[in-house]
Amino acid sequence: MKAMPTSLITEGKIDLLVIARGLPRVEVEARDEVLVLTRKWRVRGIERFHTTVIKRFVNAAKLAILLGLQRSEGLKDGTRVRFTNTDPRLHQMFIESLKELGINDFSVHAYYCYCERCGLKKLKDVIKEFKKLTEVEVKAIYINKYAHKVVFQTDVNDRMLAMLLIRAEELLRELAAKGLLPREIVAKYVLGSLEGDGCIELRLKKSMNKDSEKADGLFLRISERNTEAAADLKEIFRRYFGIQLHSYGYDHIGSINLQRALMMLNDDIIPLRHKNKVVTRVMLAFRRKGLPWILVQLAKNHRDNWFTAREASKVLGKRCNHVREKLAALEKDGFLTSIKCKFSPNGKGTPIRRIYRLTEKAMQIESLLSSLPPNFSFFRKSY
DNA sequence: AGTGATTTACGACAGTGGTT
DNA sequence: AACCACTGTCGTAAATCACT
Repeated sequence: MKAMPTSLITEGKIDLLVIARGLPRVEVEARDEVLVLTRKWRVRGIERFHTTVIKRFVNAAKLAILLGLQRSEGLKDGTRVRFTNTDPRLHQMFIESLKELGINDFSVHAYYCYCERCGLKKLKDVIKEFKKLTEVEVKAIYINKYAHKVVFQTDVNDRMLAMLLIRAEELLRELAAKGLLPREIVAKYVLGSLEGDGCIELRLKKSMNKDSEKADGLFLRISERNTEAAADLKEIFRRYFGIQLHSYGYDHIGSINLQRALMMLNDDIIPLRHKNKVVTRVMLAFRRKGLPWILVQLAKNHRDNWFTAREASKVLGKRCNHVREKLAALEKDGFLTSIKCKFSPNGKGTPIRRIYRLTEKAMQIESLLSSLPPNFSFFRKSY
């Protein structure tokens, strides 16, 4: 299914005028490159105002990430822009996306337990990392006895920007839920929201023999208490990624099968901190000669050439009739295409045979797999 | 998948300073 | 001293962990 073009996105850019125009009590002056937002209010009959200048045409993918982060970790009261998280890399994403809008004034605070067990080195190191990644100074550090990880808050003290982001997020989410946005943009939004409050759990079947541990499911969990947002997110996952989320209170959980996991890796929507779990899942399947292994074998031996079931059977080391079933399943899932053709070099057997070829999708997944580090021990759980 | 425990991140609140 | 916008600080609801 092809993504429908929308007036919101043109050549990968979003015109923020569309969003800014809808803001209550904000005057918008549209120029070629920038938008000048002015909000006026009265203090004892005297008019006062504040002005914010933002870029007008912004990269849709970067905005989508920003809005996903805003959805998950952003303050949503419309008084200012605030992002709270322990991971400096997320702040880096957040800050870089805001810079894309022409915002450069950030105010960052941190919280730390200062307990003896944690010591001061951890604080120093993380602050250093934060500065290195974001190029923003940390203004102050407060004591929070529970903050054994350093918690960072990035603020942009701008009401109008806060309102703009909230409005933009609603709009993007609603359009995505209706399937009106291109897949790659939605993927960025989803990445942003998963980075924040998505959680991926990998369950393994316990076994005596460590080498034969089996995957017992991969689950996606999003926590979202806003009913509308939760409904939209569920719809987005169903529509774009084929994942059915079930709600338990504010938690929305769905299982990710191997194929979906591969597609999600391919779409690059797995949050950084959960990527290794998904890769572990894929590697387990690889070791057990599941789909990833089969794709790699077929690609290694036939690349984008046509092959027969008999040839595949040699490569995969399985009986021909079993392979035929497997190939049919792969074709059904869009990893293979097949055609029937006349084919009787030596006059033996049926002259009409089915030949197969890996699809674009399969080749994409295969190159993804080969880009993963070959050293499997890297993917061992680290605890 | 369900549940209870832990702790983090969200949102509420308090403080500040400018203006009338 | 009342009002307002803006920003710093903190308590706890909710996000995540851990176990079955």
